[in-house]
Amino acid sequence: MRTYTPAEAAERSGFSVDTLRYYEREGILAPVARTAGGRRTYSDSDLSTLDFLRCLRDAGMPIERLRRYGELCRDPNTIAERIALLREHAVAVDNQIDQLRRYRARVDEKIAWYEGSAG
Amino acid sequence: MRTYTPAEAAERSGFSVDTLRYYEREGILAPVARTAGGRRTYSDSDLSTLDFLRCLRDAGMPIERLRRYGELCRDPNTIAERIALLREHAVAVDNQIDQLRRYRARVDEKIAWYEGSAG
DNA sequence: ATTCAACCTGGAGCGCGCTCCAGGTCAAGC
DNA sequence: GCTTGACCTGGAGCGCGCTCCAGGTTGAAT
Repeated sequence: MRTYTPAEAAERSGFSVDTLRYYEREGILAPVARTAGGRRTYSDSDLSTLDFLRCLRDAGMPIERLRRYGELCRDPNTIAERIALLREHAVAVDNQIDQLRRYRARVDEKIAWYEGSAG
Repeated sequence: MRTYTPAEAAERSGFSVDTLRYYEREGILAPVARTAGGRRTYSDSDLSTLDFLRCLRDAGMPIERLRRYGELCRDPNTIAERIALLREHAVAVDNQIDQLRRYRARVDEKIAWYEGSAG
């Protein structure tokens, strides 16, 4: 149950300190606890949230959807909506994977063609 | 061996007319033939180039690499370099696919967890 | 007590990849 | 001949997702 400074949170989450502040400002991350002096103290729970947000982000979820997910996570009566949002994103990821495979195949064809015509 | 107006080229390639001009300005696409009056006339060859560029672009190749590929295509003695560039990109696409699969798995886990804890 | 790095805020700036605009030209149809 | 819409150029502007900055505060170490 220890806490983390912004620099530690940045290192562990892979987001920059600036991005952590930005996510909080944007309402993606819930307001983080503070010391008496006003410094942020990230909890283990904040870090695991950030870890999953990073996964969603890197999987191409736009900021706006990320914010929506963050909002839902602050209301305990939204499990169904969260599942729906994640399912939707899973479909988007599947489509992206399929697309990439097709592109990948075309690149291979092109390489083969170059090798045939000049190699 | 017919030619296409900018509007037709845009429709067939899926790029906007503005983007076609932009790609030409940026040296991604070789200078397109013109009518006496200065209007662009895209050839079938331009269109097939655009089609492949679209594939590369949608597969995440940044503009800078796209330009490099475009440049190489204007010099007939660069087949080996083109192959190298495409191979490199193929690896990048493979990595992206792997990453996406991992993210996809985590999203599934999260969904399962939500369903277990609330559904 | 002093230093100094890490932190704070609000707001401006940036890089990418287009996209749009002003002001003018060209050419098909009437 | 005139209209009209697609086209031309150079350059400004935009949306996203951060990233950086100025100017000030905090607090651990010396």
